[in-house]
Amino acid sequence: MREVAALAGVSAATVSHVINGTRFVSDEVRGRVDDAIARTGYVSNVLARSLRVGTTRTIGHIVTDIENPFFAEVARAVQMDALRHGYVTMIANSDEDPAAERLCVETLIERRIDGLVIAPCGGSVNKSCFARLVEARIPTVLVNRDIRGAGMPLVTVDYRRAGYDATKILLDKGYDRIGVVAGPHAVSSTAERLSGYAHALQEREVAPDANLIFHGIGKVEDGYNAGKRLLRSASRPQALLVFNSSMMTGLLAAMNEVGLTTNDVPAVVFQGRVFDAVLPEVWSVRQPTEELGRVAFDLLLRMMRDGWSDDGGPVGGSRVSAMSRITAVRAELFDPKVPSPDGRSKEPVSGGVH
Amino acid sequence: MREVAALAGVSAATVSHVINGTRFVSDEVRGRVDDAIARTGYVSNVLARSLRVGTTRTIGHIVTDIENPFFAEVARAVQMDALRHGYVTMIANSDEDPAAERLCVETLIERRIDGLVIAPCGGSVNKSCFARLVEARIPTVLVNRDIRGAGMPLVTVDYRRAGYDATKILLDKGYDRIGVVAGPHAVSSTAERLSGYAHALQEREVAPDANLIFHGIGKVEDGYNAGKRLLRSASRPQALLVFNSSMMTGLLAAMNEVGLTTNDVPAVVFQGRVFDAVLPEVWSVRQPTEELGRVAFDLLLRMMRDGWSDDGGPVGGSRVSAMSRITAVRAELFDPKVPSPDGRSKEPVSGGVH
DNA sequence: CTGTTAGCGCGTTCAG
DNA sequence: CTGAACGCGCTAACAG
Repeated sequence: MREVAALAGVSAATVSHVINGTRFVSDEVRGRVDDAIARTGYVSNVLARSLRVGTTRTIGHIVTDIENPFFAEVARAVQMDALRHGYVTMIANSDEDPAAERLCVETLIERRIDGLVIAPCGGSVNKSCFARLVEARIPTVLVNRDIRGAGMPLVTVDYRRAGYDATKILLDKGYDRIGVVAGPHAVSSTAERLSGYAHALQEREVAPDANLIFHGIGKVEDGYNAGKRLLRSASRPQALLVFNSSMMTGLLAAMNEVGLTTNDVPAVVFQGRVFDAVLPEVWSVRQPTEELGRVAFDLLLRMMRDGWSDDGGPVGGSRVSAMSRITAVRAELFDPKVPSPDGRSKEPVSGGVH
Repeated sequence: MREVAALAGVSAATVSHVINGTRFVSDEVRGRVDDAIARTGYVSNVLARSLRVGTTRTIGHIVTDIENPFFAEVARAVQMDALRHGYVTMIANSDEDPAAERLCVETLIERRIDGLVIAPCGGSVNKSCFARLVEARIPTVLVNRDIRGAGMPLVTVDYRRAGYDATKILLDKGYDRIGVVAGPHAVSSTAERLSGYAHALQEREVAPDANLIFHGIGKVEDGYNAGKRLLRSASRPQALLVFNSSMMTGLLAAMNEVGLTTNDVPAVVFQGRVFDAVLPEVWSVRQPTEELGRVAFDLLLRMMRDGWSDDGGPVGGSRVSAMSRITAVRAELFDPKVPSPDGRSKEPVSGGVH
């Protein structure tokens, strides 16, 4: 910067003002400065600026598994939207492990992020670490999973309704014994989908059966194990609800082994777009990941701009005073029976282990 | 920091040395400092440190599509390995768009990254932007795709061999007319796989047919369009080589529409683990993504540590003098005919549109 | 063994 | 309309 200033025959202050447009500079001087910048290939030091200004224009984004297409899509949306607004995103993986999550949060706080979008891992193990976030006054929004008592805004899918609707699809087709390949107990999205499932059963006066529910952490092996357990039993389910596509993959491998197809055991898969176009009697529920990410970032942006009230959510004048802590988006159903280029129909359902 | 120093009754310098272990501090003083740090909740300002030290312990990672499982897996490996070594990763999406790629690179340079791992987008459009990287002396390693004349080290899969082996699987089963659902012309991994394909055909004295090759950019729609074009023609291929799993999904939708299954048209899919366990007559070639990411970061780490020679690759004493610019890893074949929990066999092939 | 000083590169008063 | 001086928080060189 000094170099540029010298070359343009002005002071460093003027260079700064030219760059930031922060006060009037005569056209002639501005010209000389711009020229010098171009000639020097000067790029202003963001570190020094951040140090001075106290803001990094960097946000953090912690997910439990970037390899999960669901989170990959959310991450992509967050990242793109952030970039459009001049923010850079640091994506980190917690791997569904509280210790790793803590490390991620610490690291990001240390890096002085301006805000955080996080899909927390199950349980409320990491209370202290979330406490540090509020203590450091770092605006934070939760995506997809709630944390009881964290007092942070949440952007999510209406999973209870999604679970309800998905179950009803199968009930309407005449299946009563519906098995579930679910995610971890402690994760709110799992709990809510199960609650919707239970509600749908109850409406039809179908007695719930705990043996029909399998909990995994969402990996391929979990689906395989679920298949081995659920399909082998004497009274095997007539149909299945599968909470993500990785587990569906494992499930299909298990079905292969015992000589079953989805004609024998129809299924509804959350975020299972890969399957619904290809396999008979398979439907999928799509969560609008792009919207989830975008909404989350926009909320964060408002919090970063307008400040942050401790009861969660952006503080503000009357304009946003009625905002609830939870923003939920709806999901859609893909029906393979009406094939189209991407194998989906327009028939909407609501919301979709993530 | 001053606060901590005051509380402990020492100077700022001592606090710094306690934190960094950069010179001997008496146990008593160290105790007082640690105590003050704990009491204050002080977290040292990485920005100021970076400004002083000239290094950010941050690396960039640019991929063409984070939603592509292949890149997600590579990114994860890079990120995890980097974290283990105290580096934070900024992941950015170029979206297969040279302009976006340029923006990513500029942004990351501005952020003063210490190094970069990049899967460049096709073509050599962005020469100038890569020039800026060498100009700024930012160690860079390419993953998965080469750039002619960039003089940067490349970590990749042996795609030529992978293409050759994948083709031979089908030839050995007696199929001569093999269609290809490929990636963009300009991408080296596509070109190399096609070269392996051509080589395998030539060995069997099968005449190549340009009408059998379809180029897409790797999306679901591309696979669908490929299916419409290749399968509808009078002389349709007996079998298919599909360059990634998204295109396979689209292809299957197209097959569905025309009433074909993979029994009619067998296929080998690159990185198609989702399919091989589930569909008959489908094999997949897996690229070792985790290894790719790890090897790339390790190489980058050496470059950041030991300096960087202009002919590409880390400079060094005799120890690494014989290192070639290209590091290639081998891929494996998954055979669904020997099902196991994750539906793979041990039969290896070598290395998948990315 | 520890304290003092100077400067990394910027943005921002305050004088002119 | 522009320049000089200060400080953001930290580390490295030097002094004791």
